[in-house]
Amino acid sequence: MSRASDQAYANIRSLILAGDAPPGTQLTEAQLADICGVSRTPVRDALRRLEAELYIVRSDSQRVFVADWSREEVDEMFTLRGMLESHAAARAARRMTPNRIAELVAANARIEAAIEPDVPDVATFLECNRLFHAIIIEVAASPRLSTILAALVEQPVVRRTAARYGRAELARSAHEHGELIQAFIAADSDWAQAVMSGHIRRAFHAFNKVA
Amino acid sequence: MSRASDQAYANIRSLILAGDAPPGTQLTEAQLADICGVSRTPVRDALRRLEAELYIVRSDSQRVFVADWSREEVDEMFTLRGMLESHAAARAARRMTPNRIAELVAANARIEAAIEPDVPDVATFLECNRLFHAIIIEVAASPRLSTILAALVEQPVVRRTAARYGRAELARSAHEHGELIQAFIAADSDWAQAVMSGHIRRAFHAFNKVA
DNA sequence: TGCAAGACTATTGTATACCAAATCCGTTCG
DNA sequence: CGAACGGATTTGGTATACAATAGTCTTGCA
Repeated sequence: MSRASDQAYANIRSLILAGDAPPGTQLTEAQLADICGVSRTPVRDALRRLEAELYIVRSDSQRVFVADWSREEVDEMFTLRGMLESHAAARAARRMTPNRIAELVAANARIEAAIEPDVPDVATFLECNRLFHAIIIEVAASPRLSTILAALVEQPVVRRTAARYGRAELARSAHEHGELIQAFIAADSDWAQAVMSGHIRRAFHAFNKVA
Repeated sequence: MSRASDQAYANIRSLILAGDAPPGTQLTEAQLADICGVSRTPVRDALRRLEAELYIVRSDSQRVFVADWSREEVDEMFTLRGMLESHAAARAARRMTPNRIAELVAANARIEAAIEPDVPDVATFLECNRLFHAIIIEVAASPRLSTILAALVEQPVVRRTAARYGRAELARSAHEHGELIQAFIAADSDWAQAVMSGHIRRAFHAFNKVA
């Protein structure tokens, strides 16, 4: 994707996530083009992507509205992510290399460093957590899985989840990453799958915790 | 999607599936617009869809090439479809209504009628089979699951699979549908999930059979 | 002759303007 | 009060032009 299209995508997405465009709001291409300072062409590209990721829905007459993520839908998101990402972990366990394991170790070391202080460095946690999971998906070497998971792992959801983790839960998350690494070293796909499954499911409950 | 865009999508897809554009071929928007008799705009829409469904890949400079589906990728496709569609069956089992069950029964009756003659009516089989699975996914009531599965259930793959079914296998497929219906009547999600899982996996082996 | 720099070409991304078709909404009339 | 009509909105599509960039080819130099 290119500049204007990316910019439109990011702008519109943040409009939705910031709540400036609450669920049900109608979005028109012209209006969005105006807001983003680009023409309708890249806006249309951006809307297609947002539609695929279910940020927006289209009426039967193709008009665009901000989607409403119900609690049940978020649940389903985590369920699907758990199924697919634990499958990715199993595949990755069969394809893991020492170099990649070293990268995972490095990423998790940075995570542990980030949660060490009294005030955890959430930005670093998020960045390294994203990297950790991205490496696993990459090693899984399944283009389709990558495509699907990309549309399923919404960073804002991850952020909100991490924001609800206390220090103990952040540490436990890092510990689970450590166990995943052990499973990869052992090349034990069942183990990797099980750990990842629990890892995602626990994130769901953290997300659901009343803030 | 609309007329010109759909037409472009169908045209390009058939180009690829018919082998007129073998894997690795570069496709350009202008050329495709010419072939399809539409302008670049709907072609671009179509290319985005085809990219999401992995029919095409983009180089680092965004140029478009026909993708190559390796045997392993088809395997992974069936695996993912098995996971997700059996999950859909489980959800559907918890949400099934008598009306929807009646629709499933009707669809499967047409399937059984289609495979009865000496020369099975494959077109009807495919249409009713598609409908049967579509009803289940619809009853599962998960927009995300629907979106993902839509990109995963490639009709050409289904067609090729059915083409390799002999009469006995077609009958067995219909029988499995019957068992799914039983599971839905019993509202037994585990049963539905298990049957669907085997149903998809067996399709994979039929697909893989040397023709 | 081999190679590299630069010119040229091809292709995509974007903007803009415009039209057609479908749809929505407000108004008016029965 | 409700329904039908008509204008306003909105999207889908076409056409064209231009910028940016990547790929290709040519040519000149060592």
